[in-house]
Amino acid sequence: MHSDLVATLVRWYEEEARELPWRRADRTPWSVLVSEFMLQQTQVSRVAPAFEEWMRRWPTPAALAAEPASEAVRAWGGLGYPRRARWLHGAAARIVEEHGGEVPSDVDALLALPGVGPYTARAVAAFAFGSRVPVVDTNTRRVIARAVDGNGDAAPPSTRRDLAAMERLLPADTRVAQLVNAATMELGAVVCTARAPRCEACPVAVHCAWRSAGYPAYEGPRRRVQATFAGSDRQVRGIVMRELRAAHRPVTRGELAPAWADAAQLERAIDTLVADGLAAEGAEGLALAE
DNA sequence: CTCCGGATAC
DNA sequence: GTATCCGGAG
Repeated sequence: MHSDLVATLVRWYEEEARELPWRRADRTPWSVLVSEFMLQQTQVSRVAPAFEEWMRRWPTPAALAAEPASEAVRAWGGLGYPRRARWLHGAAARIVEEHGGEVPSDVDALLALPGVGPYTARAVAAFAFGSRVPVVDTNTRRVIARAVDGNGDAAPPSTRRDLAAMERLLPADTRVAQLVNAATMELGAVVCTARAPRCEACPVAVHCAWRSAGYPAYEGPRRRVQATFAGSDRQVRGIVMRELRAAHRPVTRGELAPAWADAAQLERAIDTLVADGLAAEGAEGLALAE
């Protein structure tokens, strides 16, 4: 159906793919899992250094599981969404307990791990184990919407529909299917970007349905926009977490007060961090939860 | 009562 | 991206 598009895309990927730490030949299922956790909602440039450091310190699930979760959260640094660090630690523990220390290759087994959802489970199955399963992230969605369907790309995501769409693009050959998944994401990340697509440099421009249709704008239900970060509870939580990581001793709420002017919002942020199991409050104050 | 798709919140 | 909540669907 779209064999020319797909073949061209794969050829481009094999020539032009970025050299990223988690794509090296020495990668393991564990390193793939770690990178995918870090890449959830976080840009490549920010993940790379943290990934290297993490793998140096915890080269296996067992190594991570042997340490308290608080160490994982501390090492997570400023990557954001720190609950991912706890999930990754929890996943490592489960891998040790239930899978003999080996990352499972089965999508369903992966889905059972904390912090592993539809995207990550399939990404690990495909990129770590070479399974022929569709992998769909936001980049894939955009590329398919444009190049295949000829639409602008403000449509709300639909996991069911997008997985089916990707499935249809995958060739029978397992190895090539893996490349198609990776290449589609890569194109969306570096060429077919959301705001300013570089169509003049696109390797599959001649096969692009969006281009041949004259780049029509998307008409239909608009996707909701993400809340601004500045001043948000998310920002305040991030500030509190930074303080707790830096302090290797319990910190009182009073000591945290200077970190944020709005006292009520600060209290709320602290409360939610405790509720989320990221921070723990004892008699001496707050600390990273173990 | 399980299975979505939508809406949030991080 | 993932988890969680929630109302409608089967």
